[in-house]
Amino acid sequence: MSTMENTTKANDENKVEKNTHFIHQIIEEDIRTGKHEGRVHTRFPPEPNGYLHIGHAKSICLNFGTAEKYNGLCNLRFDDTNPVKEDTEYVDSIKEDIRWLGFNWDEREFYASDYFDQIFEYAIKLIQKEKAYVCDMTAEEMSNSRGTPTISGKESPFRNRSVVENLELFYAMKAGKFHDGEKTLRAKIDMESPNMHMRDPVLYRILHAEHHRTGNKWCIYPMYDFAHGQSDSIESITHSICTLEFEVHRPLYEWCIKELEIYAPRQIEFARLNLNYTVMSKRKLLELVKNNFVSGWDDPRMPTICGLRRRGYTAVAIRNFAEIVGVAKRDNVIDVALLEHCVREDLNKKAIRIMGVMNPVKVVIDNYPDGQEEYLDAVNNPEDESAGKRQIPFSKEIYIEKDDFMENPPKKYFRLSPGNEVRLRYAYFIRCTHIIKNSSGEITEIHCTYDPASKGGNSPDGRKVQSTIHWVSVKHAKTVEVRLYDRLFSKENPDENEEGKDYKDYLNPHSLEVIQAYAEPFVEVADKSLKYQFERIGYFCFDKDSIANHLVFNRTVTLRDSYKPAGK
RNA sequence: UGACCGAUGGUGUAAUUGGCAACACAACUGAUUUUGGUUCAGUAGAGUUCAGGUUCGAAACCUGAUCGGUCAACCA
Repeated sequence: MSTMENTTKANDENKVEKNTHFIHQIIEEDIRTGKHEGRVHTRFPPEPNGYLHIGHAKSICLNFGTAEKYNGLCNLRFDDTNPVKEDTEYVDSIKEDIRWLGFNWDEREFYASDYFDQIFEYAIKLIQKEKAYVCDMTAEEMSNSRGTPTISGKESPFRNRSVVENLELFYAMKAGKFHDGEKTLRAKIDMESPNMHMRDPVLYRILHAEHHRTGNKWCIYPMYDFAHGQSDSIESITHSICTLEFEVHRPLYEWCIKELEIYAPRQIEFARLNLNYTVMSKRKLLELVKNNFVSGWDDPRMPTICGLRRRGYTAVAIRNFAEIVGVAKRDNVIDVALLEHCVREDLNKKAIRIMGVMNPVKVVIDNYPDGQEEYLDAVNNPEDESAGKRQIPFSKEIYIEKDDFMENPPKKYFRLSPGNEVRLRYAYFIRCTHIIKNSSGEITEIHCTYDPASKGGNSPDGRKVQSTIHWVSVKHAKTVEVRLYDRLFSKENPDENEEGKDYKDYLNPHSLEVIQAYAEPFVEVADKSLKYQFERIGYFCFDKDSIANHLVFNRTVTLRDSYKPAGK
């Protein structure tokens, strides 16, 4: 019976259980009713004007994941309709990040700019249908006449130009006869609409700017609202999934499709991801980079995908996180602890265990022969036998963590203290006999005796110790740089600021601590592309700054620590 | 005050679509453990924003209120 249960359990664990949320319910209903002949086709549409962050990861997982789940397709489409903000640098980084997350778009890489000719024709059609007109108002005039959410707007004096005149002017706009801002093409909808986006929105604006893909072919560019739905339509997208702020755009999205009489995809909105102790807006992230609060977009403290990657996060962890947080329409703030849980879960299975001392204090084993050294067996990963074993050098003098010794230990302190015996992992039992301090009272040496019979970590007499601590042989220790990262902000919601302050005032001054640590010699031959756990400390990865004689480790996340000093 | 959207333990997401609120994270016990890790077992914590209504029965449906979000770029 227990065998049955185990089998069932194991099978369940292997399945990455996909949550069925409201979007999938809509899709399943569409499949059931035969809409789009049961086809499912999504798209991920980033604007190439910045780096992707964990919030985009959620959207990527949703769009690509949905396509996978329903045997459909997902297009990668760059929403590049604003040349002054966009650049190929960003399209490259976006592609790298999506690929790293493990999604594939094969031949389905698109650009809204690919459709500029078609979208221009759409505009012509609207003009011919008397549903669009060229407007001469300045941005300011237009803003003034638009009204407010509670006060309806006023119609443009150019609203009733003839089709012929509109056509003529629009072609002139395209031909570069006007300066930036001089004219726009506007939809003729309803200046009294309670929805601001329906008050004759701008469809095309004049921008004498070089586009990263179309060069100088165009000097007029479609607005988001006149490009997005049409692009979806052209690509036969079935479900156009976007974030909540586009909810009020949906009537316009649908208006364009309807007036153009083209294939109609369905726009569905969901709540974007928010994480506590960080900021997510592109503007703020950019500001952090520009003002050197962080080292760059891939600073391991950044919530960017490249930052998380450099920090040591795995794609599996992020995808799993995206799955766990779910998809809904209510505003949310996810606890970073959940993200951290997801990496730990993955890294626990993958990370090679190594020994390293971050904050050393020397231990001298008085009864260990001078000059002797030996190599002890250690398992590389207790969670994965196939990871194999390695040997660690041991000698008379070792470093242990300062935290692992207390001269006057509180009640439940199990580690080394005067008279107490502990196990050195994979080595011996040692007992503290005395300590040596310097003139200022700091402990400089801890003296111990070891039990030669306890080699490997077990005493033949069966006696137990309450604690096992890690160590590094002084003689064999390799000095490495370790970057201890912590959350970027010390406030849960840096955006919610008190008077006269802004999010930057809540930057955590201790978000990065760089230390020199001692590690076992194995680090010098370790595969730099793998993940590691410094035993009892946390998960780490090699930073790209590592060079032959200067290894650099980034702390991805600490291990969970259930030790609570008495009184706390 | 206009339109649209939302409201379920500390956090996030569920609830066979009207049948006595579940899962995960976080917290806390205990067991196991050569990582105070892992694993395992368990505890606590919401009666579903509020008020009415429909119903044998409401987290779900209706009405109203309250609170929160989004929208007034020639950004996306």
